[in-house]
Amino acid sequence: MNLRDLEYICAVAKTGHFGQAARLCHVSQPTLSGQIKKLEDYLGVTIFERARSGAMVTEAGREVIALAKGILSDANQIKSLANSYKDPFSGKISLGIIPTLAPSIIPHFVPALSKTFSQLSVSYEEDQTTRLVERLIKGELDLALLATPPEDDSLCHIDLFDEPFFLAIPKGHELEQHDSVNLSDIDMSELMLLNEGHCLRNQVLEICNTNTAAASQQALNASSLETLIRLTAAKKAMTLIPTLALGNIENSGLHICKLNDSNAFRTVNLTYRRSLPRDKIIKALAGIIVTHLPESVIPLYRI
Amino acid sequence: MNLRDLEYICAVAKTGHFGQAARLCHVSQPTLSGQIKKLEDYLGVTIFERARSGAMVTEAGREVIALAKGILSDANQIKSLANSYKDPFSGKISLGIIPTLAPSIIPHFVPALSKTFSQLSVSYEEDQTTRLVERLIKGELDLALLATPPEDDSLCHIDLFDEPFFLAIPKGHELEQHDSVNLSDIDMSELMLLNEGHCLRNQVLEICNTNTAAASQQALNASSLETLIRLTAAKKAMTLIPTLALGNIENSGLHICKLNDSNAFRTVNLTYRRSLPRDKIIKALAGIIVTHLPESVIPLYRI
DNA sequence: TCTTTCAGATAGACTTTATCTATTAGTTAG
DNA sequence: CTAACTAATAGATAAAGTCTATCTGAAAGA
Repeated sequence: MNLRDLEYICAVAKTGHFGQAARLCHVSQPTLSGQIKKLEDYLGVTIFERARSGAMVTEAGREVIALAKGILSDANQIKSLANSYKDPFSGKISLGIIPTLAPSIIPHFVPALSKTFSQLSVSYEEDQTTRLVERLIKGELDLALLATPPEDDSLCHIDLFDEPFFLAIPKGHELEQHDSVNLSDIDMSELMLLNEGHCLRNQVLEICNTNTAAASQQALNASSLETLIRLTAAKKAMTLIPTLALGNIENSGLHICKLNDSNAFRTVNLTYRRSLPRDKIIKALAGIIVTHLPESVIPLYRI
Repeated sequence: MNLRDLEYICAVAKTGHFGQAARLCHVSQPTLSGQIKKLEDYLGVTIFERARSGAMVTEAGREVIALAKGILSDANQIKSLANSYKDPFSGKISLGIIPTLAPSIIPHFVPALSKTFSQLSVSYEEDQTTRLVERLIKGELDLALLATPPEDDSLCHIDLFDEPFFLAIPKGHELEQHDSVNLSDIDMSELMLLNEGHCLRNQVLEICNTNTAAASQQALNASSLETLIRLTAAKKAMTLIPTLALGNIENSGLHICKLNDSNAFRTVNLTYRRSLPRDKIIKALAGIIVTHLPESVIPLYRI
């Protein structure tokens, strides 16, 4: 059985005439007759009663044709469905973002993204790097904004921008006088960190060239950047804040210091499965993100 | 697009693996890969994301496969539907019967027919010969029990049985004394007829070798055999009754006389389109009818 | 680092199927 | 009885689908 054969029998049912049906299907009459005969042999039933006045649909044929029409309609739906997906900037795509970046980066690029690709439905998932990577590999996610280059070979990434860290200190702290602060000036025991699992924690530890042991042993681990800021202010401690999150500092009672260290930044990238067949959308998304960021970050991706 | 291609993509969706899917479809892996690639090219969308770990269904692929499953299920339904029709004694068939025969013949063969072919759904249509013939030709009916051989070349018939006519006369009529009556003994002006359109009317006129003018000029035309009998009794007239309808005479106040004429019968046949592709069922039906008739008719069809 | 293994893609030969033109058979209409 | 029409048949041709063998590229093991 074949979709074309179903078209043939529907055409004959419509015209009641093998020759006209053949013209309708753009084939010769023997072709159509032969194929219908073959279909009838395959099914073991006579679909048309051939008479001089034309073809009449048999009882069995009536039911076969009713089903055939449904099948052809569904087949057309597949084609038109595919057409709607042909536009690479349509359909659904899922984007994971790490928690220390999500709230601060979303306002910048999401309005532009929605506007540019109105046919694209993006779902956003906030989770920690390891979980996002797992879900990317599984295929549960298509893309992710991470601050650590993925190690899995099935994944690849585009570096989007460098995001410098700033030092947040309690207002009135002696370091407040400095234009910029050296890392060596910081008392590691006063440093607040996010709890384990956040890549920001490891990045900060690395930048400060220290380890958890040397850093605050107090129960000062915060589970979100927002909490970290509040906790830091309350405890009169200090912490490192990525550029895009600086907006959260206002009215927190913390003062922002520039860091006098060329390594005090993290690189945000767009990670995706190497096999993801939507390279156009990946590049377009990278472009939209970097062109809608404030000048305080250092763009790495050129359109 | 092709039903086989849809099977291929459904198999890959199920196994997540081109090779396994190929085994499932009993084809080689290159065949399956190639056909899927062609389908993807035709549709213009990527259905599977090929990765080392296997094949993942894309967003577009998800919807395509959902439709494909429906199509394949419908296609299977066509096949099983056809299988149920392969039994020539299943499905639907329509049988027209002339009004002067329908009520008297139906009780004889219908119970046996239903019992023998329980999978066959027969619809019965009572109408006059000309209408039945029209509907046979149009394909609205499949078969008909007629008492006149069809003249249309697209129709053919099987003679089933000869049905003798009897004379019905008022009780106490002088002819009641006779064992059998000669046609010449009948006063044509006393003869009651069915109204125009009934073949029985013409048959009676022919047997009696007369015409409407010679027969009763009174408004004595009845529209059904039952009415004819009641009217004949009430008017103290007489009429010819076909054998199978004799049961209606009881309690009507009429007396039945045998006719002493070798031409006083009508031949009942099974008429159908020459092109009707159900010869087995036609012969079976003819056989069932003749074997379930009373001995008072003369069977013509031998199984 | 090199080999092995695995999944899928590619190439070329081969087979099957579909299609065409030309013709035939059988009806219907004039 | 012929002309016109419809569907079936025959044989050649074109277009698929399929196979085996091979290749590529990535991942796992030694």
